[in-house]
Amino acid sequence: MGRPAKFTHSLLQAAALALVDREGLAGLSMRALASELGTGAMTLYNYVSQREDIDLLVVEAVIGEARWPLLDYARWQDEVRAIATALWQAVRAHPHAIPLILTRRSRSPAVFEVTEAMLRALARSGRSGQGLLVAFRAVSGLITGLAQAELAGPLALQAAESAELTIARFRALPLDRFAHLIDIANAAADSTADSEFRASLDLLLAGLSAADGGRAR
Amino acid sequence: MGRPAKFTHSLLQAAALALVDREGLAGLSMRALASELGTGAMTLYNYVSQREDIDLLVVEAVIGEARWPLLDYARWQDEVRAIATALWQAVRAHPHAIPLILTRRSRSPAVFEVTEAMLRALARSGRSGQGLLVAFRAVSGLITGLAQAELAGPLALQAAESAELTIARFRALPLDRFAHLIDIANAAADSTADSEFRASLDLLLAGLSAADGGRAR
DNA sequence: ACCTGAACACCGTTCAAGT
DNA sequence: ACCTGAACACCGTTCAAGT
Repeated sequence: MGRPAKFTHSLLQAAALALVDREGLAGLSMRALASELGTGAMTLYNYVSQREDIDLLVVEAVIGEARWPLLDYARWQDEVRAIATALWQAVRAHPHAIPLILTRRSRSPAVFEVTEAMLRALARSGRSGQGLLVAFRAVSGLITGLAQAELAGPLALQAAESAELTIARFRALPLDRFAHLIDIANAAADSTADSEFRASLDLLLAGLSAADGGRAR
Repeated sequence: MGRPAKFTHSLLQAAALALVDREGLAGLSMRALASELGTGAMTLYNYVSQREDIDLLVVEAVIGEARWPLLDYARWQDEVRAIATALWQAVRAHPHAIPLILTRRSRSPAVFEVTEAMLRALARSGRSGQGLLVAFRAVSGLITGLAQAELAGPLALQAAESAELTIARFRALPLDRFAHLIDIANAAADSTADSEFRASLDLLLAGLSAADGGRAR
C-alpha cells in the first residue's frame, strides 16, 4: 500500500552536494549522508541502487549549475567561450567535487543539455561529424584538464600549503635542470586560475578559428 | 641493528601497478598489495607513511613510462607533439590507473623531468613566464582532458557496453533537441581515441603557432 | 631498524523483518 | 511500497610487541 516516500531524489542530491562542499569527498559515505537526512544508511537504497549513484547525483548537481547568458552571439567563438566559462565556474565553485567530475561518467539530462548547447555553438564554425567531435573533445578536454591541473598537476598546491611555499619548493630545484619549471612556478604566483583558463581557451579558439572547420578530415 | 630491508620502494611500485592493471583500482588495497608481496598489511608501512602514497607510486610508474625519440626536432611543434603523444600513450597503456593520474598530485622526479622537457619544447615558440605557463596548462590540460573524456565524458562507454549499444542509446534521444549529440555519437563510432587525440592536439598547436608567443600578455 | 598480528573505527551491502 | 536494524566482509591505521 502506498506509503508516501520520505525523501526525494533531488533532496538526496542537495544533501550530498552540501555534504561534499562542507566535509570533502571523504565525508561522503552512505552512513554520513543518511545521518545528514536523519535516517539510517539502508533507507538510501530505496532511492539509489548503489553508492556510485550518489557520486553521479553530485556530478549532475554541479554541472546543472552552469548558466550562461542566452544571447544572440554574433561570433560563435564568443558563444563557445560563454558556455565553457559557465562550466568552468560551476566546477570551480565545488572544488571538493572535482575528482568526481573527472572520473564519473554521467548521463543525466543536465549533462546532455549543456553538451548539446556547446555542440550547437561549435557547429556554427561549419563543423559536423568527426570535425565537430574533435572540436568538442578539445574544448571539454581543456575545461576538465585545467580544473585537473590546479587540483593535481605538478604546480598544484599541497593540501594546506601556501602559494609562497610551493614556489619556494620549486626555487630549491637545480636551476640548470629545471629552469623552465622554475620559470612557470614563478609566473603562477602572479597568475590566477581564471586568467590561465581564459588565456588557454583563447589559444584553442584561435586554433579552431584557423582550421577549415574540420571538413577536410 | 641493521636488518636488511625485505622490499624496496620500486618493488612496491611495480607490484602496485601490476595489481591495478590486473584487478582494477578497487583491487588496490594495502591488504591486497601486501598479500601480493607475500606479507602482512602492516609491513607496507615500513615503506610508505599512508595509503595515499601507494597511489602516488602508481602515478609515478605510469608517467615514468613515457618515452619519445630524442631527436633534433626542426619544428618545436613536432617536439611538443612527440612528448604529448608519449604521455598520452603511457596513460592509455594503463586505463585502470587513469583516475589516479587525474586526481593525485605527484611531485616525483619522473613527473618533473617530463614536465621540464615539455616546457623546453614549448619555450622554443618564444614563450616564457605567463605565456609559457598558459601554453603548458593548455597542452597538459588537453592530454589529461582527452584521457578523461574517454573514461567519463558523455560519450564514454558504459563499463561492459559495446560501442554499438552506446550509439544506439544516443540514437534513441529526441532528434530535435539533441541533433548534434547524436551526430558526434555516430562520428565517434568511426573514430579512434588516438585519431581524436591527434586531431585535437593539432587544433591546439595551430592556436599556439598563430599567437605571438605569449609575450604580449 | 625493520617486521607483524590483534584490535579499532570505519565502509558498502545482504538479509530479513517491519509498516 | 517503503523503511530499517543486525550482520558480514571488507577497509586504513594505531598500538604494542617481536627480531
